[in-house]
Formats: sequence, C-alpha cells, structure tokens
Amino acid sequence: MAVHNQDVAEAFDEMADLLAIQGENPFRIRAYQRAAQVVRTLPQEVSKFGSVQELDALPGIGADLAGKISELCRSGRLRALEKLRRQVPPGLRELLSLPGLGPVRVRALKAQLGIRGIDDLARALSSGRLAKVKGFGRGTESRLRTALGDKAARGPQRMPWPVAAEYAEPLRKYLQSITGVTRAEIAGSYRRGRDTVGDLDLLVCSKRGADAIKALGRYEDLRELSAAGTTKASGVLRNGLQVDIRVVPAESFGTALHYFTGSRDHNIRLRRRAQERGYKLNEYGLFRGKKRVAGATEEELFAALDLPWIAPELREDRGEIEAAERRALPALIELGDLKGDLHVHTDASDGREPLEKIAAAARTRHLRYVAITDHSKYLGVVRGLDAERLARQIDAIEALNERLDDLIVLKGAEVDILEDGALALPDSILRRLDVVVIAIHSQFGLSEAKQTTRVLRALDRPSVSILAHPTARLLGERPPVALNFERVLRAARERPCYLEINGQPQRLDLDDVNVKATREQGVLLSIASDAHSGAELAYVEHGIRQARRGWVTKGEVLNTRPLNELRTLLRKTML
DNA sequence: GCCGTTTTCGGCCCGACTGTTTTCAGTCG
Repeated sequence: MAVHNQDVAEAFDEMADLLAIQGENPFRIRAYQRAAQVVRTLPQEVSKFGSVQELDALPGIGADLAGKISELCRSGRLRALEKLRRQVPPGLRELLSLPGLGPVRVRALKAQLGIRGIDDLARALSSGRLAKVKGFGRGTESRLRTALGDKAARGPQRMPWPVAAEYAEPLRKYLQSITGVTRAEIAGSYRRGRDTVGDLDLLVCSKRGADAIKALGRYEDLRELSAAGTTKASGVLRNGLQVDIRVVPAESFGTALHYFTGSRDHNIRLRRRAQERGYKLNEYGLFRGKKRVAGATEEELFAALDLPWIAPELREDRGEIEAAERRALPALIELGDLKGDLHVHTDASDGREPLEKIAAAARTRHLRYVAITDHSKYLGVVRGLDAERLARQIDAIEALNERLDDLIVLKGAEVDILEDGALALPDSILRRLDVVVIAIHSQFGLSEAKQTTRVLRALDRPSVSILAHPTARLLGERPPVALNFERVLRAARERPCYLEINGQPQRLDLDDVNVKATREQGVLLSIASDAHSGAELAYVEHGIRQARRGWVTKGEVLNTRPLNELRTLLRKTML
C-alpha cells in the first residue's frame, strides 16, 4: 500500500492535535502542523525521496520529522502516533472541532468529568454536569448545545469558490454602500482563490467601525450576528456561510488586507521577516517603535520589507517569499491571455445550445478559436455521439467555418476512457479531428494501480491531445480518483500530450498542487470552460485562478498560443 | 520540533473578543 503525502500530512495533523490535548509545548505542536502543511502541498511524493537527508532539506522538516516520514513510508506505521493514540481517548480529537473548545478545555473535560468523546459531552450537557467544570458557564453550554445540533444536522462544509462568490460579491457591495465606508474587500482564502471557501473574511475601510457593524446587522441575507465589537464582528448567512468582518482606518488598510488575506503560514513568515529587520507587523501597520512606516497599501508593506508585491494566489508559504527575494516570482497568467477554449459542448450531446450559438458567444468573448468537444456515445452520457453523428458534426463545423472570418471552430470530441483504457470511438474518426479530449466518466473507484494503467493506456492511443478533468473529482460529492499522477505526467511529457484545468465550478480539476506539479514537469496545460452553453464560456475564469495558484505563466498554457502555433502543438500529439 | 549574517540554545506572529475574570486565559483567525 503506497503511502501518499496526504497520509503523512494527516498523521502529523493528528499528532499535533493529540499533543495539544496532552498540553505539550505549543511550538512543538506548531512544528507538526507546519510539517503537515508542507508535505500536503508538495508536488512530489515524499515516498519517492531517496534519503532521509533529502527530506531533512525540506522547510520545516528536521532530522526527527524526516525520520518519521521515512518510517511511515517504509512500514506504513508511525510508532509515535500509535503511542499517543493509546494515551489519548480517540473521541477527544473530534471535540477540538467544536466552537469554543480548544485543547485546554478538552483536557479539563476529560480530567474533571471523564468525557471521552462527543456522546459523553452530549450526556454531560443534558444532565447539567458541564456547568460544574471550572471555566464553563451558561454561555459556553448553550453554544456547545447549538454546535452539537448543527453537527448532527450537516457538519462543516466548504463551498466551491464560484458558489461562495454568488454570496460574497453582493455582501461586499452592500458593505461598500454603507455611509462612512470608503472601501470594502473580500480577503481570506477567497482572495487567494482557493478552490473551496470555508468562510468569508471581509475588510471594511471606515472611521466609524461601530456604525458599519450595526449596518451589517441589517443585511437581509444575514441569519445571525455574534461577536460584534467596534472593529470586528462575526455572523452567519442564511445559507450557513460564516462571515467575519473587520473595520480599519485608511492608513491601515493595506496591512490589514494583507493580514486578512493570509495564509496563516505566509503571514507568519512575513512577520518574522519584519521582526528580523527591527519592525513590528500587525494588521494596523508596519512599525519601527511607535512610528508607522507602512500600512495604507500592500505594495508599500512589501517594499518596506525589500520585496516586490506578491499576488494573493501565491501566498501559501510554498516558496513565494524566497522567489520574491530572488526577484524570481512568475508573471502569472491572466484571463486576457487566453486566445481560445478547447473543451466546449453543444446540444448535439449534453449541451444546451446549438453550434452556431456557441460560436457567436465565443466571438463575443473575442476568442480566436473554440473547440467543439461533444461527448462520445457511451453508457452514462446521454445523447453521446457515435462515429456517424460525429462525422455529420465535422461537416457542419467545416461549413460554419466557411462563413466565419474572425473565429475558427475546431473539430473535437470528449471521448470516454473505457474501463480497460480503450477509447469509446475508433481511430478512423478521431484522425479527422483537430482536438481529441479524453476523460474518465465511469469506474471512479478502481485501485490506484488499475486506474493508472487505464489512463496510461488511453494516453498511449494515437490522436489523443488532452486529458480532461484528470482526477474526475466533484467538490463535496466525489473524491479524486486514485491515480499515480507522477506517472501520468511522465507519460504526458514523453508522448507529448496535455493536461486540462477544468473550470466547471464543481470540478476545478486539476487542483493547485497538481497544476504546479504539471508545470514543473514541463507539461503544457489547457485552461478550459467545459461550457454547456455560451454563457458558461466564462468558467475559464475559474480555471485561470487555479492556474495562478499553481504558479502558471502565459507560456505554459496551450490555449494562449495563436492558432498556427496551437495547430503545431496539437499535430505533435497525432502519433 | 525547527532554526540560525548577532544564536547550536533560546527563541518561535499578533491582536480581538468571550466568559467568567476580579486582572486574564482560552480560543479564534
């Protein structure tokens, strides 16, 4: 059984939680959390590292943790974790996820009431024993009661970024409209462009914080407002999304925006850098003694720390500060760099609009080319095209191209990868296409070995250009398929063929970490909308965000190329 | 547990809000 980075990260996170419950040194706990984060977002598998010394060279990983990673990869076990699990009741860890319960209080519950898990806590609540524990009063009791009810009802859910946007933007506009508010921005993981968003962090610029927060309380989509002070408030929207708001004056807006954008690890690194240079950095400014030397904008903050401005999408402490220091930050791709879209459906398969409407929408978006890639006929996809219908569509596209002078419609298909790695359409018809996109739409649960073999076999077929939504995940619904991604990348580079970043809100596939791995292997990416209507061509925006989080520049993307260059690159894939 | 152009020991980001506090610890972001 292969040990993946995710497994190592989870083991370290669990160790951190259990050590915290034991009351260990907070910095030791932090070291485990940091190591978990580093391993989780590493493009290469730690199990493939040649030696403990190589592991030791990773940031935040020293001799001890390198040894633990090595042990886990070799044996699939971690003795230190097993020992902790024997010492701490297994149910206690879950209690940490309840609001208001941290390690100290969880330990108190165990020590004073013998509580060993959520069920014990629920019983203690209903019998009124909880109030007897020092530090637990009426308020905590009622919060826990609500939280336990909520947890049973739904549990914590992160929202795909595009869904969160539908709530975030109207709220931002509302805040912006409040008297005295000169600026309102959405910060947090939303601004960093993460694929999913757990809560909304909004930053408001105003001299009168109390008024702004009072006005927030009147927002029609707000279900409740809690923790409302004069500069800070928390609330919950009617859809269950948690909202945190901070109000700062103009002279602090830049440092506050930076601080509330995060990530936490990025902030820690920057604060340490400030400290080393004799400053203090907090959300109100960068200070030398009492004197504020920066604060109004992010640019002046970075400049004061001898760094160029770092794009929010990069602020994950994955090497961006070092790259900034070397003046080697990537020039991130932008929406305007895209010249076409290589994955679009029409009503010939499961799209909602005919070919001509899609072409018209592509022209409105000033695309130079758009590939029509309707589904192949296969189980599960209704109205998929067989070879005969695809041949008719090819004719229709050629006829349409005769009438267009500012857009080229490329002939394509999204061909199913069958369980054994064969494709759902014969080579004879695929050879007539400009673009062959292949994808998994069934058999998601295969073992890693089988799934990888399946995909590699499909990539080896003549004519294949692009592997679409490579992990087939659906956010909140279906986990990524088990795939040896390094082998897929190697195959894609050698062949060559290309990997897609799919901009469908539920997919956002590849994710940021895999995107970064792909570019580091020199495999080109296709940023695609997978649109099923003209309006959905806009989904490439989501793909752009994913790409930027993966450090992608314009040159690393297939569909930033002019048509003649694109054709050359696609011909290379036609064995 | 990690880390080092002041350090191989002694530091480790910083502030707001809550609850139960009589001066602050715990939690959260």
